[in-house]
Amino acid sequence: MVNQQFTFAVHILTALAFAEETMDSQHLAASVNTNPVVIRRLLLGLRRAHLVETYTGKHGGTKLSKRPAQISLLEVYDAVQPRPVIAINERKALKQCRVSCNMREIMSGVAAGAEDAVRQHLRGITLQQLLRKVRRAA
Amino acid sequence: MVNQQFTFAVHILTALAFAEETMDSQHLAASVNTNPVVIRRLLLGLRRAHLVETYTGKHGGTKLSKRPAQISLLEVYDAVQPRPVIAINERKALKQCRVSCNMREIMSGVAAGAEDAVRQHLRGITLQQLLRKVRRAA
DNA sequence: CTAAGTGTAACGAACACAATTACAGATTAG
DNA sequence: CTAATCTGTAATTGTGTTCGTTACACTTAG
Repeated sequence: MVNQQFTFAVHILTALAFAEETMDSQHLAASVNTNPVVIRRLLLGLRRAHLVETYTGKHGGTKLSKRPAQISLLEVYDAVQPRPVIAINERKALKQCRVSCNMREIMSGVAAGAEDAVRQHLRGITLQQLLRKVRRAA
Repeated sequence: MVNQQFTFAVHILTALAFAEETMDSQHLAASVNTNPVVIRRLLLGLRRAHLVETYTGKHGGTKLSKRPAQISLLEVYDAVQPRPVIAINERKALKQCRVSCNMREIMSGVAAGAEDAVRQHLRGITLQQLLRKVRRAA
């Protein structure tokens, strides 16, 4: 199974931006087509990152805590803490092999660069831009 | 468990570049610290991508089919066909929700951009560069 | 008080990945 | 020719990840 948390999180935030009012996890779950608990688990991370505010009790729910133009997808990415883009081999090296002994550090550099490339890309996209696409669409 | 095929593949190719002669899956497996069959499965993809040549029979094994300077990590990445960097939500949308109906296309764009960013990064790294790092190291 | 929310733990099912076993086929040495 | 040593590949298993689901305590509005 592929990790869809980032996609789910972006969907949630876009829905909140579009609604312009608080939504409960039931409705958010319907939009994403998943379970309310899955939504609430994601909201935990988004709340920690100060992207949303949640309210308990009757008429509770969630709303954005910043304007869509102030939220970049990089913040969302960091909030959900996805697995690294490139996984490095963590097992121990074969001592008598020079390649084996150096691969971990070498691949760490490659992986860090890849991670950075993704982050730079996401940094340039705001929730506002996605919202506009929804509004422009049919 | 994280998909390490790309890392394994880079390791294999670096080892072959370093050895400058054919190696069998037994030795490659020892360097990566895994099973020979895992190596042979990966070699299948690398062979399809014309990065290595394999020989069956006694004294068989694998060697690079290009010079290290001619092999970029992007070719390796494509050869192993890893999962996409960002997984999009494939389940069907909620018809009465405009956000839900447009998220798939919107996220496809975001995911494609992220994928492209990673590919650009990998395109700039050659096996020769990694090989030099191994040689420079202690 | 009651209804309608969230927060969170616990468990299960489906899936992905790697490890492993097994064996057929290819090639070389003798 | 035969034995030894490789690869190619299918099948199975073990383990971890992810998501879905149920359950229930807690919170708040009315």
